[in-house]
Amino acid sequence: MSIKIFDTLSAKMTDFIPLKENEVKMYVCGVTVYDECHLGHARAAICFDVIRKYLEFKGNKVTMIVNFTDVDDKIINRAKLEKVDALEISRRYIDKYFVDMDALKIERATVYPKATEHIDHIIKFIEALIERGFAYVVDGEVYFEVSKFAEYGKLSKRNFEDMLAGARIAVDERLKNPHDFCLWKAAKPGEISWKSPWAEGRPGWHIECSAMSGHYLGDTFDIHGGGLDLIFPHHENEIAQSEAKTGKTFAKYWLHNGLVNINSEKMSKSLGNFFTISALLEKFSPFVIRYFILSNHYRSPINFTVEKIQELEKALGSLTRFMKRMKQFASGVPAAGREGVKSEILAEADAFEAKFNEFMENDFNTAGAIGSMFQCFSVFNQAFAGEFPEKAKSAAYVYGVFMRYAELLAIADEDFIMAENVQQGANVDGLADELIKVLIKVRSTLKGEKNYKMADFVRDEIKAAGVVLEDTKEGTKFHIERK
RNA sequence: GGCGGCAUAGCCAAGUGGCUAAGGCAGAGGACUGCAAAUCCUUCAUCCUCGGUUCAACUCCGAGUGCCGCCUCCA
Repeated sequence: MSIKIFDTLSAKMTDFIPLKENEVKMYVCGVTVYDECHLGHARAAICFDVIRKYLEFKGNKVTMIVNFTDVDDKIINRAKLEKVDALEISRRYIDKYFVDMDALKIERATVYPKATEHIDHIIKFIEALIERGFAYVVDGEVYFEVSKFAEYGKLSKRNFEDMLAGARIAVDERLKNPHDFCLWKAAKPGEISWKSPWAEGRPGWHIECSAMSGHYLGDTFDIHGGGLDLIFPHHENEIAQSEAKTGKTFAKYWLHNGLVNINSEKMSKSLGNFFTISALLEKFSPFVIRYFILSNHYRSPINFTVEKIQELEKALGSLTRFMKRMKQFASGVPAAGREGVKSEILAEADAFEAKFNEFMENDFNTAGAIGSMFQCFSVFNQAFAGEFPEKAKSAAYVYGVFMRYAELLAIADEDFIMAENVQQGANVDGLADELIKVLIKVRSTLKGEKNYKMADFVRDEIKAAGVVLEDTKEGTKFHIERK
């Protein structure tokens, strides 16, 4: 079965056919490293991480390039503010980027190129554009002449002639067209800069992605991705630059993930309503964060609220508990092949896999795919209710199948599944732990004496303090309730 | 003003021209329990409005209403 994807450029659902069979080259816009990454960056990273993993799962060799824009106005401003070197700022946030993304179980891209390490390529690229008549020099700066590229606006579906009035664009009198954009920017005194055939300066935003994608993936590659907000102007300009230079199609498919809202408001720094990844990781498991992101279709807007993610935390818990149960039923039987697995269970597992893949093949519908996991585990819960000869092998098989997909989406791993208390975010220090155990002992004694009134009193009182008791076959357990 | 998107149960969220409209949370009932909790089982919608196309639409088209995004830096 082939994969269908929604391509922003054609605005249609299309069959995904890579340029070279079983090989996929993709470029995803990373971040401008002037600050910590937030939930929006996490969403883009998670979405494309899953897309990449699924393409690999389907037997493709994937080359994935994720760039760092490590020189630009915001970085320079931040450097001025802190009175440090611009590259120190970008280095700091690149390091932080990897800390955050590793924590979120993002598989590393093939290469993470940096703009500052490709200045030569960028300059050559700009020279080629000037030679071909697509760019012009003004006061040592270079601009791309939008009107020379006939297809300008094809990605964002804009008609720039009608928009020429451009009420909200501050018109720079030096430009031939208000929409012309900067390829090379002259440095002000003291700013980080590189030598060039024009003024000393730095690349404009957009050009680094054209130069680096071409360098690593060639003139034409399969997938170009990024957030919806990059369609205009960033990706529009990338197309203009690259196609003007090469005369070839830039990227075959354009994929864009939807944005994140917080409490139904756009997440933005000016509103102050953004969550950094590290702040979220303090309260939630990375698996829960991924589950939250993946439980919406990647192109839809997604609204973040604490209540919602807590709800999903519970839901994910029931999935992991199911998997834990399977693991326990398997009781050490290695997940061998299909042999010795009860036929009805095998059929059910096959049906699940087919459904899961059907969703994923349809524009990476992770929400539907996850839904199929839940639908299916309920069926398995019933199938495994009684005892039957093939139980252990069957459970091992089912566990293996679920684990394959849980790992594909990275919404759980074995440690997470087998953990005692799936609920996290509240650690109990040694003394509190001991005291709770004393209270449990007291209550057990009371229960032994059938003094249920006092036993319940103990339970209710410590529950009020946030400690919830559960009587199980293995004795009384407790967990801490999140406040 | 220009362009684009969305509107499915109390909430969140998939989906399809015609089979029972996934799944989660909450709610209800049941099993289990000394009682709980946890767990398991069962149950809970006709798809914003009005037209049109069609043998058949929630799904396609048009209009309307309501949200939202982009058009300036942004994943």
